[in-house]
Amino acid sequence: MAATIKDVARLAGVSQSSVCRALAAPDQVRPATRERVHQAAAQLGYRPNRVARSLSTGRTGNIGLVLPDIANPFFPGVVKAVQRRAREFDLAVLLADTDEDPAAELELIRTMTKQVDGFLLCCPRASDEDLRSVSGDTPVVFVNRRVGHLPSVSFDSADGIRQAIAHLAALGHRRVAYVAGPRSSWVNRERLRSIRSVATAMDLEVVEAGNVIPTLEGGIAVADQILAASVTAVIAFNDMIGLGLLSGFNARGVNVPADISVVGFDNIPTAGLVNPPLTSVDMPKEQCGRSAVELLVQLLNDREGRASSRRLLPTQLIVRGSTGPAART
Amino acid sequence: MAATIKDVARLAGVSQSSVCRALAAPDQVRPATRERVHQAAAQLGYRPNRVARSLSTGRTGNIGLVLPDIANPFFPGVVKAVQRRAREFDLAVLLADTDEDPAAELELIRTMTKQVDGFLLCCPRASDEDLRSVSGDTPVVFVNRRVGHLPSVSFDSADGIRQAIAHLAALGHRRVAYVAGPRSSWVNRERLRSIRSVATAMDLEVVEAGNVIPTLEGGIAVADQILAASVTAVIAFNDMIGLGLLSGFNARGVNVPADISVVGFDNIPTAGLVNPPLTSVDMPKEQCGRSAVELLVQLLNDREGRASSRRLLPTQLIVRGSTGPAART
DNA sequence: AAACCTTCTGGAACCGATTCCAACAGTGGC
DNA sequence: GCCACTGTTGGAATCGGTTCCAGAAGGTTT
Repeated sequence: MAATIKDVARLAGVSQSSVCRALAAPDQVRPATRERVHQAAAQLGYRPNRVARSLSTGRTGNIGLVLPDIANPFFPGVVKAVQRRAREFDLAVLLADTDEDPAAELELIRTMTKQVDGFLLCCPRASDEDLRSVSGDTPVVFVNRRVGHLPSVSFDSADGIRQAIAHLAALGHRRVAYVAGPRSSWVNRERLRSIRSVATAMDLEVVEAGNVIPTLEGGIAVADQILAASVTAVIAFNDMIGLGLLSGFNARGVNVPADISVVGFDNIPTAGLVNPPLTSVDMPKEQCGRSAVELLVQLLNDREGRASSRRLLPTQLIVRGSTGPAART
Repeated sequence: MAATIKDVARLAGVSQSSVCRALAAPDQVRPATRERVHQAAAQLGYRPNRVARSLSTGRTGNIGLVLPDIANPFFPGVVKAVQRRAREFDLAVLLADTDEDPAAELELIRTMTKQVDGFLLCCPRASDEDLRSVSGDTPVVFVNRRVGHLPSVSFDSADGIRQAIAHLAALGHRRVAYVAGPRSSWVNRERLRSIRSVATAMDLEVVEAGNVIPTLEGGIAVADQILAASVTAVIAFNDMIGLGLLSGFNARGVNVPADISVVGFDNIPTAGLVNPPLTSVDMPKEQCGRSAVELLVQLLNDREGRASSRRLLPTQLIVRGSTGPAART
């Protein structure tokens, strides 16, 4: 059996309360006592029971990280950063993968609520109202999504789109396709809005291709439709779709970028490895994870201050081999 | 404030104990009482506090998943499966990423011990003794590693190597390089041992190239050394190194597979996307995650039975474009 | 020397569930 | 009509910490 606070108290010849104070609030206890307690604790290898502590303090020391699909290569970078930063605040990370199912998102959140001090929620599918209600119960930082003025960390994808379109325009492209992601995805709606307004502003014609599941297969499946649209470039909702397009084009003997240029979003690690390497809008994933934890910790320490706690991270177009001068039509 | 068991008891006009029983052991309570309790609970939206439950039962309902690097594309598939299967057993997953640091592995485990009922440990770097000691304290299933006869889920990489080498031999390769991974990695030692014995058995000459960090950069860096070794094929410790080799060869104008064949391990999603696609030994990652959870649950329910609880998962060579007939030398 | 203050300490309540034990009612057997 | 038994219930202890409160010990001020 592991040593409890009682064992330490007995060995040190003091009361439980003193042990507790010696460890938690060292300046409230006489140095001599403190020393005895520390020695006893060390001797027994005492580690406070976090569960018991949680029960009395109401704090669990856990944060919940909810995301739609850890197998999506966008997330591991975020998760890693969250994990590392959380550890620095002595917080453990409870992971929940919702399999892109909005009902599962809510259910998992409800289940975990009592076990965590706060949430980092990356729930692209859940409705705003549902998310608001969660945020009312528990401290929440939204990741890669904005919900009203609630705390969030998101990416400036409008600017990323601006960079991408400016890049294509500079290469002489006048008519561009956009492959939309899942209709229910917040990011998809956001990107769609941006792309329309930027395209108008830059006087570029945009053809929207149907909503596609954001996987390789989705990209492959939509390749024909893009080719039929007689565009010289295509912007994909994310890199997985972009890679699928590359693969689909390749299978049909269409040359990238000579015949058509491709731009993706997220800049996942694989983007730079394929041939031609995929031009993509980079999202600073590590910074996202770090910032999200920091915001949440701030929220945990101070229940107010929510107003100002939104962070918009910069995006950056990474130009690679999949984009080139517009093909003559 | 959230409703507690007392609130439910008051509303239903029964004692706490009855509420508890009505919810946990319905057959020990009269149907009428049970009904009243259920109604009261529903009316208040009562959810038992898991922390409090943990304190009295000694069970947390959490399992700890420790792994070296979630950004390694091998892991997301495993994590996802773990997560899903754990949820089916009503277990939450605490994730810890150790950043490939053996000291961190141990420290994180110690920290989490009180918060979890058991561990899934993917600790390639920690020593056998340390892991044994952890296993003495808490139920543990080792993932992608075997430690004595302790419960584990691992891959039959010896057979994978056999398949890879047979494939190369059939293509006429006689002299093959092996790029080793981190010296301290258990999997690396395992693969090295297998490759030596298989090579001897099949009368193939194997040149071992230095230990390399298992990343793209590691693979790129070792490309020159491989070219200097005058081999017709190279087997990489894992796909990241394999992809690095492809990239390095490509940069030097070496043609794959005409000039040299490349085989990787893990069959990460990217392997099939590059050009040429990478031949790789597939590890069934989802099955690994599922089996690991099942083994752990079994272990939690029955403290004995450890002896027989080791699972060896089959591997399978996926032949793609990066391997071809041996170049004439 | 008395009054007062500060610093330190121990006892006990508390967090919210689970579970052991005793008490009780109702049933059936004799 | 009494006893034993089963089925149901409430009271209270328990898990292992944290924290409030009261009191002891020691020092300072008048």
